[in-house]
Parts: sequence; structure tokens; C-alpha cells
Amino acid sequence: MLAHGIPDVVICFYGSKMNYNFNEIEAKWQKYWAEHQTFKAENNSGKEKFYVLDMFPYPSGAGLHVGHPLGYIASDIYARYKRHKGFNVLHPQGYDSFGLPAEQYAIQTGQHPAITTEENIKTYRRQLDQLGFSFDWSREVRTSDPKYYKWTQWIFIQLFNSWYNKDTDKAEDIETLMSRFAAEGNTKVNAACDEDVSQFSADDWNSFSSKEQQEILLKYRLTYLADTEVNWVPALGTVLANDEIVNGVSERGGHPVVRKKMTQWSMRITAYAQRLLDGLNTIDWPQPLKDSQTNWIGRSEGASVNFKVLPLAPSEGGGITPRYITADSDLYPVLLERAKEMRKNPTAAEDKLWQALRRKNLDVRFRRQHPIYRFIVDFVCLEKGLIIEVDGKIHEYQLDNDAQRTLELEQKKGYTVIRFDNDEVLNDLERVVSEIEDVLNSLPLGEGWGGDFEIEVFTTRPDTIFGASFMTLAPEHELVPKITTPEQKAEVEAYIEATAKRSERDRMADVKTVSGTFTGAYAEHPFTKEPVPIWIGDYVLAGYGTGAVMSVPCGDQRDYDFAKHFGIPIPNIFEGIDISEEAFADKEKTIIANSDFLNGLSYKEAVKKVIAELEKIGQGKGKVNYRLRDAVFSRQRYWGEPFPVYYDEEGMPQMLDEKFLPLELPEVDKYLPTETGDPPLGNAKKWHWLQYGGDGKVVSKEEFENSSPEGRLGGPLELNTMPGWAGSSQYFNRYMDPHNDKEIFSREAIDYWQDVDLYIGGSEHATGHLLYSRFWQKFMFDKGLVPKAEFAKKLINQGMITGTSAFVYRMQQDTMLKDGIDVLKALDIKRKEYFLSKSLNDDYIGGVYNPILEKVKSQIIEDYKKVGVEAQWFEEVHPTSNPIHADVSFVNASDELDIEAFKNWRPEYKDAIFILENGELYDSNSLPLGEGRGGVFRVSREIEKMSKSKYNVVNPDDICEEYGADSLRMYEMFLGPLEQSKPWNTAGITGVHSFLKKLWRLYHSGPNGEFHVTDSPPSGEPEGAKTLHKTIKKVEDDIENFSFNTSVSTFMICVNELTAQKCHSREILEPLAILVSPYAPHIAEELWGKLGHGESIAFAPFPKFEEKYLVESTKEYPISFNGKMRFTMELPLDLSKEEIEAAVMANEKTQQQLQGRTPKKVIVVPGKIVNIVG
RNA sequence: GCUCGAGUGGCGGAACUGGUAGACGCGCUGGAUUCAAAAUCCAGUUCCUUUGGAGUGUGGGUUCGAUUCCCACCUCGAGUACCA
Repeated sequence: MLAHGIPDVVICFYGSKMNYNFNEIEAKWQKYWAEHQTFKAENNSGKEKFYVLDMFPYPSGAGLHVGHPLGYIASDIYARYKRHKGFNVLHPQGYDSFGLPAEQYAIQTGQHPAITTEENIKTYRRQLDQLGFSFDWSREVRTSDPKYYKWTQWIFIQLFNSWYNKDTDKAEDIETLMSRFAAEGNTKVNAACDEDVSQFSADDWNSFSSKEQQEILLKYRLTYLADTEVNWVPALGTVLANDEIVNGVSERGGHPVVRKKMTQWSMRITAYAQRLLDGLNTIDWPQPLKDSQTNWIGRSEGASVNFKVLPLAPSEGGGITPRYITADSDLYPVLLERAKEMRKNPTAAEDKLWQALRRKNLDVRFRRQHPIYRFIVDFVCLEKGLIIEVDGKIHEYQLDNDAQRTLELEQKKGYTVIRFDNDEVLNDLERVVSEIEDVLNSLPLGEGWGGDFEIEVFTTRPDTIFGASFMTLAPEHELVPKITTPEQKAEVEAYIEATAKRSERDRMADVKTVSGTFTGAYAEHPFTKEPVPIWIGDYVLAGYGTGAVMSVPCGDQRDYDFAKHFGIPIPNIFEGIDISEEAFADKEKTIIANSDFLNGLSYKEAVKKVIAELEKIGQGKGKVNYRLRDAVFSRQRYWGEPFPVYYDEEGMPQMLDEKFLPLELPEVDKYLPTETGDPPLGNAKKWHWLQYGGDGKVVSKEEFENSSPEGRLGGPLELNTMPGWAGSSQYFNRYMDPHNDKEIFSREAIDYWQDVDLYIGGSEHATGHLLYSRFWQKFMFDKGLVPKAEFAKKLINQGMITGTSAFVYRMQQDTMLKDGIDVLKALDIKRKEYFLSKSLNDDYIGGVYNPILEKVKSQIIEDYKKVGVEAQWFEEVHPTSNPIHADVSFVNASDELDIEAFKNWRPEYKDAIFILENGELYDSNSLPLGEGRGGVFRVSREIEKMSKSKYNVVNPDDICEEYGADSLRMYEMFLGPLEQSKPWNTAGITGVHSFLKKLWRLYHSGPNGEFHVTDSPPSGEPEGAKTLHKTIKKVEDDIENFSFNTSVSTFMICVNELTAQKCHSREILEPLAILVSPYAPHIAEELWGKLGHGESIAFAPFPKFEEKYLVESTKEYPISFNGKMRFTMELPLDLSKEEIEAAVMANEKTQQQLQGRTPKKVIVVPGKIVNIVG
């Protein structure tokens, strides 16, 4: 008030006592609410409940800025509104008080993170209180409070003791799984589990050691320990979840992220993928948020197909001819046909030997009647390069031929050939077989041979399977080293090494480059039985699907590019589609051709058919694939919830008994990782669990080791801590019964409150907190702990309030003389020209270096040097200036900088020269600061996220001080729709502030501004009643629709009208105070008190809207001609269409518009509009 | 690239299921009050070639009538990123 140096006397003269003194009033009511605990919610009040929740804040050191309260104000308005509507409202608040910044601060200062956190919370609390929120602080929770995280740990134990039964589609107790294993093994168990579990019978299970059993169970538990490839951030010494990484760097701090394998706790969220997806249909959440969750879960329907890897023949030279086709390529088709015939009609001896060899269950596999080179041999074991020929009488006349053949096969192709005649086989089979075995044993396994492999692929387009001309594996695929042929080995290894070196970021940035290499191996097409070459390429991701694809170049652009690049054939399997330029991926327009039994079918029909066929031959099935990965739950940090886990003698994780919870964070000397690279908890002196019977405690390593092993339980405790989202995934339920130390919440509390009715928070939590919370809620639902499978019925995203940064530009050379600027300006133009010509014709013309441009460049650099500009700036930034964030508090609403304040801000700015914009000297104001004309210096503005480092933070404290919390609340609502992002701009706050003053004066119309409200007779103020009820209706609708900005303007209209009507009537002004109270609670309380009420306004019943005050007898009809409104006419509302038309046509303005023409048509919508078509 | 959202005065933004485009506020202009300022109040404020006409990113369509519905395009923002 004294900002402009006006003495107090003046204020007294105008009678400040009667004016709206918001500072005093707001402080008074905030104190009142706190003392009376006005907003304390009752568990089970008998009234209908309503639960309004805000996303609880992380108390950072920076405190609140004006962007933070937006959502809180909105939810507070709603909560207050619901109280007026007679609901028992739960509107709690707490803090997500575990967090990385507190830990980093602790690392720097050595102070315990809890102390920093506590200090920050104090600031937050003061700031939140100042804004007049109606939180029930008696229910405050903090995630870092052991009383709270006891239950976070408890839920972790519940998850550990559960598995997901896909048959019942819910989580079940691990005991049920163990009894099933003991009774029937795991073959019939349909569970969400690790992919590498092998099958076992009940007998197997019962014979497993306890450790083996535990290892298997770990693969089924909903939280499990596994070697996971994680996002490791060396700079932070911890791992991060996928949603904490943006563009390959950490979300906070932008540190580089590398992939690393670590043993980590994981949450089996994938078990819930489908239910998380389905649940979205049952909740009223914003569509964009649902979309991003849907996207994140990434369901795709298709088929999994198994391709058999063809065994390799012994080496016979390079090239990419199929290596199992051991026949000469041009003879092969003929030989194959022939071989097929011969397989159908074997001789008796051949058949007998074949059966015998099959019965033998040899390690290796024989093929019969197989084309080799230019012959068909009777039996061949490709792995060992052994050919067995059985000669019948018909061959006898060809003895020479046979000898020739053996020679060729042995000498040229390196096979071993043994021969038997028919009689030997038929009469002395045993000897023949044992002879074969001996030879087999004497032969080494062929190089490159790795066994009978299958490659499973996932595809959304199984209909295009006949177009698959190759397969591509991710370089990291486990089969790659096993199937690669010796010739390709070097190349493949080089490629794998090269891809591993490329960071995730490079790989993402460089999507265009096609790279890959051939493994030398082939797979067999499941239908055509043709060989399909197997390649590796980094466009196939190891982390998605099976890490392998069947490549259909005609139907997928990436496969197409790959095939084009490596000259792999691109067969066309689409009817009437030209694929000479690009792949064709439009499912809807697909008609399959050249595909055997799929010809002529549409996409849908073909998919159905091909899946049926795949199932018939046992090489595939329909499959749904999800992009969602299990969530890594370990963090290598100090400031998080400890796991209630110790490792027993066998190294198996064991849960602490519930009665020992909470397991509190240990004291450590420092918050950094240990020298051996263990997480910070490794620094704890006492971090071993020691338990005898029912007594357990945390002890030092020595104490544990010296304790008697007799009856002892325990071992080293887990060193990782839980991630940030652990504590926030159930806090909404804990609010229902926050001080219960017997259970996470009482049955009574959860049955009464059920779920959150309205949750307001930012959309940035879409794929993190909001997905994990839904997962935990579903788990809790399965366990019968909560009555609702979704925790929040309705969710609203508030937009972000962005800051408006102010920039000034500083001359690089502080010592530069004033006339240096003109020289620089000229040089800048030259420099720009240089880069322009460079971009046009490059400095290499036709591969020859262009010396002219280079000469220009060195000249410019030379000239720059003369005015003191360093050469390196030529390439980098604009050489004349660099932008500096100016603190927005130095800048007024017209972008004018307070030059003195700015120059005094930092000592180095004292004598610096600043110019406007990017070095451009475009008006008289751009003179160096403090020079000559003393004109205004305008900063340039840019919208950025509000951040301390950008000096664009506007503190709510300052606004409250100047205009009051009610003004701030109303103004933030008035800025625009809640969900929209908007830049903070103080310009309009005077509007709502003067509205509040007007509102005050409406109740203080006495001669000296005294309170003046009269008890007029009922319905004595028809105009006022009309205004009031119009307002009631609009405000009620607006709140229900979260359209808070429009209700603020409704209030303004209402107060303007009532002021004009000189309304003093209690009948009108009392309900108005209640209407305003959710938005501006302080002033409303004060007025309520002055109106003679002893109680808080908070529970006064919301005024009832009555239609009767708004009933009109006439309507101001808009009269339009061809849809354009030209004038209005007041007509009674009870006229018929015909009467309206007659009245309108009789009007002289109508005739004037028509200018004698007869209208073609007159459209009359009674109560709405009249449209004359001419 | 894909998915979603949005384009309305100098600015923030109104306009319910198609029915008077620009509510309300800021800013600006003029006026009243004042020695003066602050504060307050009153009037005006989409644009133009102003007895009229045009106008909600651009072009087309449906309709008596389109900011609203449909098609194509442009621009901006958010999310996602080789997802097979």
C-alpha cells in the first residue's frame, strides 16, 4: 500500500476500517479453520461421502510457485462445493517425501535427507495454508515416515507372497501354487511367470531341494528378483524406470543412460496388462491420458510363429546359397521331387534301418533320401557328415557308378560314406546299427552345428507369411552365436560389437540407416518348406516380442528397406498392388495372392485361416503381445523405503515377518555408493537381520556372524531401496485411515470411503504413478482388501502454468567501445552471408575444395578479431551477444526492465553492455544500458517451464501479499480452462481483485462504507432474485463441469448487476456469499460473519435454484435473413409459429430488408430464432 | 513417422445437444471526480471502402442456418518413437 510513498494519513482519510482489508481477514480465517479443524472428515458420518484427492507434492527446496496450486485450487473449490451440498467430504493432503533431490543435497552437505525434507515441508505447509485450502490436515501422511512406509513394505510382502493365475484371472496366494506343484507339477498351471521356467512333474517338485523350489517360486511371484537389463545412470549411481528416461537421458538432470544387467526386484505388472487396459473403459479419465496408457501397454494382436532352423551341412564354401541344400543348385528341384517319391516308397531294408535309427534316440538326426551334391543319398546325418548307403540288387550293375559317387562325396564334399547291402540290414540289423554308432562316435560334430533350434517370432500380419523372404534377429538374440556359420562368424561378431557400442540415443536418432548382416543360417518356411535366410539387424529390438521377426518386405517398410539394401528378393503377395517403390501396409485394402491356401482372402480372413493352419502343423498360434514390461522396483539410493528382505544362507531372499515392520532406514555415514559399488545402504554399520523364534532385530555383520547358528534366521538385508512410486501407489487408500497401526486401513474405513471420487493431478504421471497405482489397486482388489478395482472414478488433469522468461543480451566484449557496435553489425551481416552461400553451394564444389568461400571466412574472422571477438564464436553463437535470463521480478507488465535493479543483481553486470534481441540493433532503445538517452529497455520474452534456474518463477507469497489469497485463487481459475496450459501473466489479476472489492462494497453500502444489508420482505426484489438464480444455475453447472473460469465471470456479471440494482437485500446477498465461498473462502467467511452467523460458512447449504425467478413472458427474437442476424424483435413467448411469422413479416424492418421481394421460405423456431430465406 | 489435442479481436478467453460470434477480464481511447496522483465511476473498443458489408487457420461439402457436423490441407502443442 505504501509502494508509492503515500503517507498513511491519506488511507485513514478514506476510512480504511471499512475497506476490504484482505490481509487481516485472510489471516483471521486461516487461524480459525486451523483451530477449529473445520475440515476434518469423519469416517462414516452417516452422510453420503465424497473423496477429493490432489496428487500430493514432493516438497522440493524451491517451495511453491504460482503454477503448483492450480490443481489444488480447483479441487478445493470442488471440495468446498460438495460440503455446501451436504456431503461428508474427504480432502486430505500429505507429502511424497522420499526423493532424489533431498538425497543429492544430503550428499553435498552430509545432512540427513530427513532434515532437509522436514524443512521443505514446513515451507510448503505455510504456503499451502496461506492459500486457504480446506485440507483435512489431521490425516496428513508422508511417504518417508516409518509409520507410513511400514505399509508400503507390507504390500511388498503381499506381492511377494502372490502369483497370478491366468485361469481365474487374478492374483492368488503363493500357497495355492505350492500345493498345486506338489500335487501335479507345473504343466497345467496357467500363470504369469518368467519365460524360462521349465516343466516339471509333481515328483520332480517334491524331489527338488528347498532352494530349487524357492528359485522356481521366484519366477512366479508378483514381485521377483531377476537379472534384468536396466537403465543405469552412472552419473547418479542408480537405475531408472523407463518412464524416468526422456530421449535416452535421465528426466532429471539429463544424465546419459546405459543398458546394464543387474539383479533387481521387479513387479510383474505385465500380468495385469489386459485388465489395466480393460479397466480404462470403466473410469472417467481424460481421453489423452487413457490414450497414453493404452499406448504404453501397447497391446497388439497377431500370431506367434515358430521357424525351424535348418541344420547346417559341413562347410562347402561361402556365398549365400542355402547351406542345407547340399545338392547342386540347378539340380536341386529335380532331385527334391525325386527324393520325395523315394521317401514314399522305401525298400524293405531302407525302411527297417530307418525305423531302427529312429528308435535309437541318437543325439543327432538322420535324414533319408536326401539330395546331396548331385545325388540322392539314402541316409545322411548332416551334423556329422555321415552318409549311409543301402544297396539293393538293382544297384549292382552300377558298382562303378557307386564307387565314383563315393569318391566324389568323400573327396570333394568331405563326407564319410559307409555302405551296407540289403541283406546285411535285413538279417543282421543289430551289427549294422552298432557299426553306424561306432562311426558316428568317431566323427566330430560338424563345425557351426548347434542343435535343433526354433526361432519364435511375433507378427501382427500372419496373413503375409508367404511373403516372408528372410528373417531378422536382434543382434542380442540368444540364438545368434549358436546358428551363425563359421564363414559369417567374424562378420556377425563385428556387427554385434558395433551395435553394442552405439548408444541407445544414436540408435534412435539414426533410424534411416539400414544395417545388418547375414548369419549364414537358414530357417525353414513353415508352409513352403523353402529355406529362409536368417539375418541380424538392429532395427529389430531385443526387448520387444521375441526379439526376432519374420521379414515380409512387401508388407513392411522396414523389411522392405532392409531387403532393398541387401538385395534380398521381395516377393509380392498382394493382389493388384505395385510394390516397386515401397511396401504396402494397408490391412483394409489387402487381398492376398501367391500364397497357396490364402489366395484371394482379405486380411481378416487370411489371419484366421493361417492361424488355424499354423496350429494344425504345431508351428504357431494366435497371440496377443504387449509392449508393457515388468517394472524394475530397485533403486540404488538411500532415501527410499528399505525392502523388508534379508538373504538367507543359500542366498535366497526371505521376507521379514509382518510383525517386525517397519524395517527402518539405517544410519549411514555417507549417502554415496560404497567403494565396492554397493548401494548407499552398504555403508550401514548395522544391516543384518538376526532372528531367533519370535525375536528379531537389525544387527551388525559381526554380531550376526558371531551369533549361534542354532535356530537362527536371518542374514544380510537388502541394500537397494524402493523407487519413488512405491509410496504413492496406495496413499489414497491410506488417507482413509491414516493412523491405523494395526492394519493398512480398517474394513470400516475402506467400505465407507470406497474409492476416490475426484482426483486432480498433472498428466505427466500418465505412464508412471497412475499406471502403477492402478496395478496395485487391482492386486489389492484381488486380495479382497479393497472393494473397487479402480481407485479413482474421475480424474482431471490440470494444465501447467508456464513461466515467461525475460532475456537481455549481453555484449561478449564488455570493454568494447560504443562505435565498435556498428562495425560488428556490419560484420554480422557478412557472417550471415557467408553461411548462406555455404549452405547454397557448400565449400566443396564437385568434390573439389572451394577456396573462395574459405578466404571470405578468414577475412571475416580477421575483422572480428580487430573489434575483439574471438575466432571460435564465428562458428558457434552469434558473436556479438549472448542471452541472459533476467529475473522476472525486475520486469514490469510492459516488458520494461528495471535497469538499476538488474545491474545491481550481479556484480559482473555492473559495467557490462547489454543490447536488445540477438545482437540486432534495431531501435534507439538499444543503446547500452546507462548510456545517453535513458530510454526504456525492453526485454525479449519466451515461454518456458517455470524453474528456479530460469529466473521466471513467480512466488505465490508475493501475490498473496499484494492481492490476497482469494484474488490469487480466483485469478488462477479465471485464466482459462483448467486442463489447458497457460503462461503466467499477472496483467489481469487487477480485474479479479477489483471484483472482490466490488463484492465487498455490495455488502458495505453504508454512508462511510459500513456494513449495510437489509431484511427486505420475501420476493421484494424481483430483479435481484433473477440475477441471483441465474447465477446459482450457472455456477452450479460450471462447478459440475469443472468450468471454473466461466463461473468467475458469472460472479462478475452478478455483482455488476446487483450493484447497478442497488441491492442490499439479505435474501439475495446471503446466498451469494455461499456461492462465492468455494472460490474466495476468506471474504465469504467474513461476510457470513457480518451477516450474523456464528458458524463457518463452509457447511451452509448451497442455495437452491428456482426456475420461477427466471420465467420470461417475452423473447427478444433474432431475425435473420439467409442466416445472418439483422435485427431483433421482442415478441411474447406464447405465440404460435404462424403468429410469429405474421408479426415478423409485418415489421417494417423486415420489409426494408426484403426490399419488395417475397421470401422463399420463413423458418420459425419458437423461443429461438426466425430465419427468412430470400 | 504414428497417436491425440488445439487454431476465434491487441491479449487471456466465452458461445449449452447446429440457432443473435467475440460474454467476462486485461489492455487501449475518451470523459467524470481530483491542485495532482492513486483509487473509483461512465462511455467506446473484431475489421473494412460504414444508409452497407466481411468475418472463428485454408479450401470444399451438408444445412433455412456451421466456431460447432463431414472431407482435404496448413500451422502449433502434447505423448510416443525402428513395437514387427
